[in-house]
Parts: sequence; C-alpha cells; structure tokens
Amino acid sequence: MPEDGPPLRADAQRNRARILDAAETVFAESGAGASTEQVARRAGVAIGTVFRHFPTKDDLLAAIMKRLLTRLIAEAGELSGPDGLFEFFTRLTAQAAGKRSVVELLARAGVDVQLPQAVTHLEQAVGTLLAQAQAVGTVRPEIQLPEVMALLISVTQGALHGGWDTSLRERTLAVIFTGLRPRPGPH
Amino acid sequence: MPEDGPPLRADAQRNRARILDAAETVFAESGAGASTEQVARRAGVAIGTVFRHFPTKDDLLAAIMKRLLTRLIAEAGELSGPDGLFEFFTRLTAQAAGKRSVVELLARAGVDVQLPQAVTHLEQAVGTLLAQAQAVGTVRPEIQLPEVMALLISVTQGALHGGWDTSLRERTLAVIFTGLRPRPGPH
DNA sequence: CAGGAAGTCGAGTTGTCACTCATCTTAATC
DNA sequence: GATTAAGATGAGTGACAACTCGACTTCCTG
Repeated sequence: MPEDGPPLRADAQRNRARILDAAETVFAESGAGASTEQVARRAGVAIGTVFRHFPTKDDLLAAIMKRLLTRLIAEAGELSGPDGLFEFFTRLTAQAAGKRSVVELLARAGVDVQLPQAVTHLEQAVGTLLAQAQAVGTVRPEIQLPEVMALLISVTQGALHGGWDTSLRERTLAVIFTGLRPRPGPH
Repeated sequence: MPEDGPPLRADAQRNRARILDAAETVFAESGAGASTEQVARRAGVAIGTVFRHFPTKDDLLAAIMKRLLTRLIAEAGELSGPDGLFEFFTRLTAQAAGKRSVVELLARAGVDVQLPQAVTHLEQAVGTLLAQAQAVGTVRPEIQLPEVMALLISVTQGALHGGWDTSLRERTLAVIFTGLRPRPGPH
C-alpha cells in the first residue's frame, strides 16, 4: 500500500531519519505550532531538505503522528492481564505531561480524517485490553470501548494542560479506575 | 482594584461592548487563534478601535476569559444540593462541545499566570459544591478538590476535541460519577 | 453651537511562517 | 575517476496576522 518509488540515496535516507527524529523532539516540546525552520535546525539540515522529504508541513506532522501511533499500539499490544488497561492509562498519562505531540495526536484521533487506519488499530488494541479486563472481572461488563477512549483522551489532555504532578495524577486516575472497576460485591 | 480612569465616551462604551461580544462569539467558534480582524469585522468596527480598547490581543483574550470565568462562577454558585457537583460537570461538558474558548480557558486555568484571582474563585465555588456533596454523602469523603478540578478540565478538553455526542457524554460522565460516589454499602 | 479632547478609521509597517527554485554538491554507476 | 541524476542548499516570495499612526469624525462641555 505505501508507494515505494525508487530507493533513496544513502544521504537522503540519513537526512530523512534525522528530520523525523528532530520533528518528534521539537513537536513534543512546542506542539504542532513549532516552525519547520526549528525542525530543520535541530536536524542539522537546510529547510529545503525538509520540504523535499515532506512537501507540506502537514505531511511531516502526519508522518510523526503515524510513528507515535505505531508505538502506542505496540505498547498496548505488549500489555495484557487483568490490569493491562489500567497500566496503559497510567503510562499514557505519565507521558502526556512532557509530550505535546502525543496529546495532540490523541486529540485529533477522535475527529480527524487523517490516519484513520492507524487510529482504528489503536482502538482495537485498547479494545483487546478492555475485553481482557472484563473477562477477568477487573472492569464492569457494561463499560464500552467509546467511553474508554473518551476517558483516555480526556485524561491525557488534562494532564498536559494542567501539568499534573505524580500524586495528582494518581488521585485523578484513581477516581476513573474506581468508576471502571466493579463494585466489590458482598463476597 | 480595577483602575477606572476617566469615564468613557458614549460611543466608546458601545464599541467596547460590541467588541467583547464579537470576540466571545469568534473565539468560541474558532478558538484563540482567530484573528483580531475577524473580531473587528464581526463587531462592525475598524481594527484600530479594537486595539485602542485592548492594546494587545492577549488583553482582549484576558478580558473575555474573565467574563466567561465570572459566568462559570455564578453558575456554580447557583447550584447546590446533593447533586450540584454532578450537575455542574454535566453542564460544563455539554457546553464544551461548541465553545472552544471555555475549554481553552479551563486549560490555562491550571497553569497560567493570568487571572489567578478569578480562577481561585472558581475553585472555591467548586470546592463548595464538593463539600456539600460530601456532607450529604453523594461523594466519597477522601476525594479532594484538586482531582475534581483535574477531572473537570480533562473531561471538558475531551468533549471539545472528541466532539462527543450526547450518549457518549453521558456514558463517560457516568464512569467518573461512579468513581466519585461512595460504593453503596450493605445498607 | 463652537472648540477641543476623546474616539474612530484603515492603509501601512513589521515580523513570521510555509513554501519555491536556481545553483551547487555528492552518491551511485560504469 | 568521469558522468550524471538525485539530493542539498538558503536567499527569496507571498500570505497573513499583530500592531501603529496621522488624518478624520463625533461626543461633550460651557
């Protein structure tokens, strides 16, 4: 599906990788508003080179978003067991504080037309975690995937914009986890 | 505390009000990124007039943020009773969908240096709702104000960016409310 | 109703950012 | 190592947004 075209020259491959790494750092620090110039400087490359590899800024953004999504999906895939879903929440929230791009990615995940396939994969991965948890009884059966995604997005957004410290993060997640867990029956 | 200066001329007062109304609409629709030109056009006023009243775009933003905050505080103040806090959550979330500025306001509330006083007042108002709920036992006693604010900010952010419909909004809030309510003991 | 201060107007200035392209450089191939 | 096409370079272009300022208009006061 991804058009290959002729193979890239060695220096071009190197530069492409550098640009992607630089973009990830810069956008993580300053959000999608950061200028292409900053990315070029950080990559140690002229601005024209950035535009040769990614004809528009949106293309560049889409590329790193796809990268981040892929990692998130992998992370979700490695988790499992009764508390996998909770662990995923915890990790994402912890990351959110320092990574604007992760958060902006998730923010757009709900609405955007871009990257629909990768987003679907993430939903599937989270869906698997949810199903596992519900099978073992660590999450109430009536909970559905959409609200889990909604909570994930919300809490990530909140953590970024609010700059939560560790203890606030824990207490906030605790409320959500309590909402997800079954009420302990009179055994 | 608010410097008055000499009283405004009649037309100046009228224009000031128009600009504020226009700014509220425009920023609600398009977020803080909307241009000052758009505000001026909508207010039926030249751009220079906008800058005479609000020397900086940030000044204009701060002014409408303060307005919105004041309204939010009033709304929180009118609510009361065992479910006042839940009602406040529900209303805010419902508003968030269409009002970028409300959301951006809350996003900055946690970090920003601006408007600290008004934000404190909002926290106080929410604190009162929390205390009332805890007094009557509709919210668990160990819940503290910071995580309630954090949840409020999160869910508002999420609702905006995710474009939730009514039913998703309800289901998402239901999880949070369950997390806040005490587990029903064996009566 | 005149005088003048307060207010309005909007073309122009300044700065930034995405994007282009003519020129130079370099990796690949024989 | 000569050839050449792919790639890198960075000054330049156009668009747009915040903000300025001198000329004009309107409200107020006596």
